[in-house]
Amino acid sequence: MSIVSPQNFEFEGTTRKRLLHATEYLFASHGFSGFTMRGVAEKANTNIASAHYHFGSKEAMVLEMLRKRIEPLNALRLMKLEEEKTKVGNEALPTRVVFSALISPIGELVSRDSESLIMNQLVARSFTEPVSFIEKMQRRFFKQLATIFISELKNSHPQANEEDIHWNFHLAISAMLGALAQHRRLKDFSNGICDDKDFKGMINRLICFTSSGFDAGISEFQ
Amino acid sequence: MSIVSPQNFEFEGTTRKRLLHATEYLFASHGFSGFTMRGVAEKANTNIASAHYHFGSKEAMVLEMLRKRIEPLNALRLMKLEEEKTKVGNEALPTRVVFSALISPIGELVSRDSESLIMNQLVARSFTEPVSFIEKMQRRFFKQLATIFISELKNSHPQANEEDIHWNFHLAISAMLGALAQHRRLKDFSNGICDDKDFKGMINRLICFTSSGFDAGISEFQ
DNA sequence: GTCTTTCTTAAACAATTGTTTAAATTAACT
DNA sequence: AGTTAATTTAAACAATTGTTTAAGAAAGAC
Repeated sequence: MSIVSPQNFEFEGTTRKRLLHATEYLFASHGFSGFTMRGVAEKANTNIASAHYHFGSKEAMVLEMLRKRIEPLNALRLMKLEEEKTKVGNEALPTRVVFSALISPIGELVSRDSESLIMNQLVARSFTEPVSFIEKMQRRFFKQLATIFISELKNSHPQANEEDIHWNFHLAISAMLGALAQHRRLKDFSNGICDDKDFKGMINRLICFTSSGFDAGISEFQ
Repeated sequence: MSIVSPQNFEFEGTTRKRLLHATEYLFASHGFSGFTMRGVAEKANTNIASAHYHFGSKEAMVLEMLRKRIEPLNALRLMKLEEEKTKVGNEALPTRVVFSALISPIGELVSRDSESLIMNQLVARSFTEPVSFIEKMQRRFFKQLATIFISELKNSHPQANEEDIHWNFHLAISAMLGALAQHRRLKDFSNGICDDKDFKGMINRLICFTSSGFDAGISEFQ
């Protein structure tokens, strides 16, 4: 169960679902301009024209696929955050709890549906895509979420200046996305010592790494 | 001076240099399959065929461009590390010093030659490229460097287990590359409060963030 | 049954891709 | 000067790209 494994099996379900499924895998491993409509159609066991029939264009197909994956993840993140906030009442949340609400839902969705493994590489990759509409779309999808989490971090660090908060949040997000997108490097550089398939471990380590790095960056520049 | 700004000016020097220069900008902002030989030729103010005359293929041209940028950076990193090691003699290096040797050369090359700004986004992007030869090439370029730095971190943390070292080194690299590649997000999410052009600041924050995150990850799992 | 809508398919479209050819130009050297 | 090598260029190459067309099949409604 690698995060992105070569898919030799056939996708199931309606043509539309098979197309979205195939889009997911190909986009995640090749990027927007690195995969072709013909490749998607072949993997989904259907025709090129049917992809255009169902989605209109390559762009629209990718956007729809991203939307379906990202929306539930962000909803879970916000739910987690609200849960933690009601737990502590008026108190501020510890940094670690905020980042846990942001990161742990990734692992939870994966244990519910192992196919969402691919999503992480997918989201991470789309953050490095240059295609302008994807950038815009990501701002639409993530900016609101980021604003909420950043304001929560401001609550947790009332004495910190805003610039530090934003900078270190940025570094934390970079670590998260980078770790998800480049998991293969772990195996390569560790000569097989580390198991890049250990998803739970990665999530826990990420939460520890980002919250500690964040706090250090805040206190250091005060 | 944005890390990747749209290039309206003309490149200078020999045709070969102009081509490499143009390749740099286009690869950094569009990725391997996202830019075209015609686009490179136009930006370099020459013909498509001359690009093939000088380099043979698109692949070879990108590889040559990467090599020219990465080799001096890695040399500077190793020099810095050796400097610090001779300073302390037989003592182990603090985590922060190790990461400083890894990260600060990026900033130093930029202040020497502002054009190497682009390189960071370039290296970061090539880490998410799926093209197989690029993956191989990066292993060739970075694996040796990584091994050296990892063994230095082992010296600094003799009681830590190897798995933790590798995992947290991986997360640190992810943060570094992600921050370099996705600097635009900082400006977007901070509503312009943070200056993504503040390169020195980014380097310093990165060193602090990664070394703190690394140490936390090591001690936590002991 | 017939009609209508939904879906699938093969074929073609125009545009673009990396690459090659062969002729023209420039530079270097004797 | 003349000869050779190095470089540039326009044009064409075959392959591939996203997209469209138009005909056909499948399914459901009446």
